[in-house]
Amino acid sequence: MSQISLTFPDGNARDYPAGITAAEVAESIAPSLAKRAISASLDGKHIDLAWPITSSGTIAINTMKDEAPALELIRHDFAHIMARAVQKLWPDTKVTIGPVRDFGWFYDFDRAEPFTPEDLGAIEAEMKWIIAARDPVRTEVWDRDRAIAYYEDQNEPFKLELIDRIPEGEDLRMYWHGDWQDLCRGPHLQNTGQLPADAFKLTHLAGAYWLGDATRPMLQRIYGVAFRNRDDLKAHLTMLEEAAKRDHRKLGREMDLFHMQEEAPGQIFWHPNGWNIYVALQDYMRRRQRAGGYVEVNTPQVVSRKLWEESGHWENYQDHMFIVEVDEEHAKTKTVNALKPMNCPCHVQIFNVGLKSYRDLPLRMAEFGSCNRYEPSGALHGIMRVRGFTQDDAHIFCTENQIEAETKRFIEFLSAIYRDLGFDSFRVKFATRPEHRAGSDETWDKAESALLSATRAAGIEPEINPGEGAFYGPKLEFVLTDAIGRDWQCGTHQVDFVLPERLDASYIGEDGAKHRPVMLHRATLGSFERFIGILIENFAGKLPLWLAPRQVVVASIVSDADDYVHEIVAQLQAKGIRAEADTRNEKINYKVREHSVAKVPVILAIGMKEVETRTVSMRRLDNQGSQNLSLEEVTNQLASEATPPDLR
RNA sequence: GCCGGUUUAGCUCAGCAGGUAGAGCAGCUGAUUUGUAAUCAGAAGGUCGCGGGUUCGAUUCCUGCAACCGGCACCA
Repeated sequence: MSQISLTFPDGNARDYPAGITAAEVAESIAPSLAKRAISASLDGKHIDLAWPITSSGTIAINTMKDEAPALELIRHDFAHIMARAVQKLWPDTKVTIGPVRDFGWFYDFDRAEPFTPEDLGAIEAEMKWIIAARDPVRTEVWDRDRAIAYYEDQNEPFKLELIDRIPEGEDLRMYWHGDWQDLCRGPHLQNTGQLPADAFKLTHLAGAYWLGDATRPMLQRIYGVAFRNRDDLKAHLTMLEEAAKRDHRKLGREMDLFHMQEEAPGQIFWHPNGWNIYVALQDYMRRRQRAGGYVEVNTPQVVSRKLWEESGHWENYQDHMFIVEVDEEHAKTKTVNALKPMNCPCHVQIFNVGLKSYRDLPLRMAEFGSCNRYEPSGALHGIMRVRGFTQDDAHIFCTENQIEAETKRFIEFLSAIYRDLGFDSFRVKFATRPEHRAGSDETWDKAESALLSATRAAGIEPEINPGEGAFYGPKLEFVLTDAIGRDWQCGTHQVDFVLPERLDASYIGEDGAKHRPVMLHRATLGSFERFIGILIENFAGKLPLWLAPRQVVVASIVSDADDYVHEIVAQLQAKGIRAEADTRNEKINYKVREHSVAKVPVILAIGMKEVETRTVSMRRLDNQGSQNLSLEEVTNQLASEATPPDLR
């Protein structure tokens, strides 16, 4: 048998016969290591201790101390033993797939009877028995026919379909946890007793389409989380509890920002407090856009179906548009309109009025555009995914060779704004051509390569999001996460060669001939609604002073201080600060607590001492203790702090 | 839209197996003038999400719908 050479993390290399397993390699180093070994990394690839190694490379033996491989194995083995437990309890259940994910795993099952939340306890108990049994894990490579025959015999149709999707010639690897078997890439641990019985929890049930395809059957998914030890699990559960306190829906109620109700699902009733945030943010964006070379426009809400047919949106999104039909008494035909679901076709209408010259380009046309989309009921989520929203939208009409500079310019524009709003880092995804699209392949080639190279020119290497582009062009997605780690697309930047063609936009070039402009669709915040939701969660409601809905409460300690309280409020308001008086007949402790719970950043407590010395006692949110300052000082300090970042 | 769950006072939640509902906080009234995260007392507050059915009787059981929550699918 031929020899291979394996290099260890310390740089030493040793020769072994080809086909040796990682377990044997560990044994050759030290029996104690072999005992603790759980898997190995071969040239960076995570491999099972039981797999034969056939070629030279660098190898590291993993133990439970190596967090990443340990967690991957633990979670993956948990997925298997959960499936085993489920089939033990309900033998008619069909298994499908069960990948590792986030802090745990999920496994999708097909079963006529739905699982109930109570079932989770029974499954957990069964899993603990499997762990206690310390059943060995073993693995074999099977040929396709044998695997197919096996699953036909077991009546596991989903596994058969999976095999069908594995390319010919690729190994089919089988794993057994005790006598329970699954088709699986591996790697895995060596026995079920290695799993920490006190460090896992089945968290929730959900429906999920087979293969993520809405035309395929809906399966039942069970999610679990697992860690290396009980403390890590507890820390994770505590983290989730803390995150739930930052939920914008909860804070929206507690801070009296907005509400939603059954009569207008997916639409927001902004209360005075919430609207303060909205307006502060919009004022800021308006100034930023002016400084950034945009012109602002405004376009109609109710627009004839004709325009949406021309743009292609009718064909693609009709079912998701609010249709407005008007029966005019004397009209022969009923007119069909749609509430504007997006602004681009309207902006092209403005562009198309009069002749445009190459000298007008790039023309950056911005609108705080109110849009309405009939989103599927299941998609709605607080103020993050709604049916009525306002985009900070703009379309840049430019030439092909301006794409790169404009893209770079926008990325810088967005980065500066995100930094001001507390997001120093964010994810950027590059979404490529979808299956269902407008425009030729050549156009798409051009648009994708222009956008990608411009992004790289701005110093960003985006994650690729294949097939997720808009129907008219590829897009960059700027993604932020909410309190519990869900991703939300906020900013976007899209290259579009299709709409200018469809809506016949043109400009006169240097050569005196008509040319098609390119359209760049871009939004910085995305929508005010979603972005405010993200802001609330990221700051846990404690927004920076310039965005805080209620900035200062001036609270009296005794009613003899009321006059001075009102004087302070007036002086702060004169400086543009959102200040209010609290002269209710309550103890100062009560007032401090109430306004702290409401996340008011600054409380000024006023008693007779302050009245006599013309000072104020300033208390910051989450800061016990207070500071005694002159009225002048406090006014100036707060006024400067409440100045939006772009005006400082 | 799909799967599962939930819906009781302004908010957070009780309400065992069908006999027209309770608490805390908030709000209201009164007392209290108070020094940095809840002062005391009193009165009041609900067509139990909406519609249909079963029943002598439904908040409770069945059913349809709606909204919301967790996922999936969707996201111009």
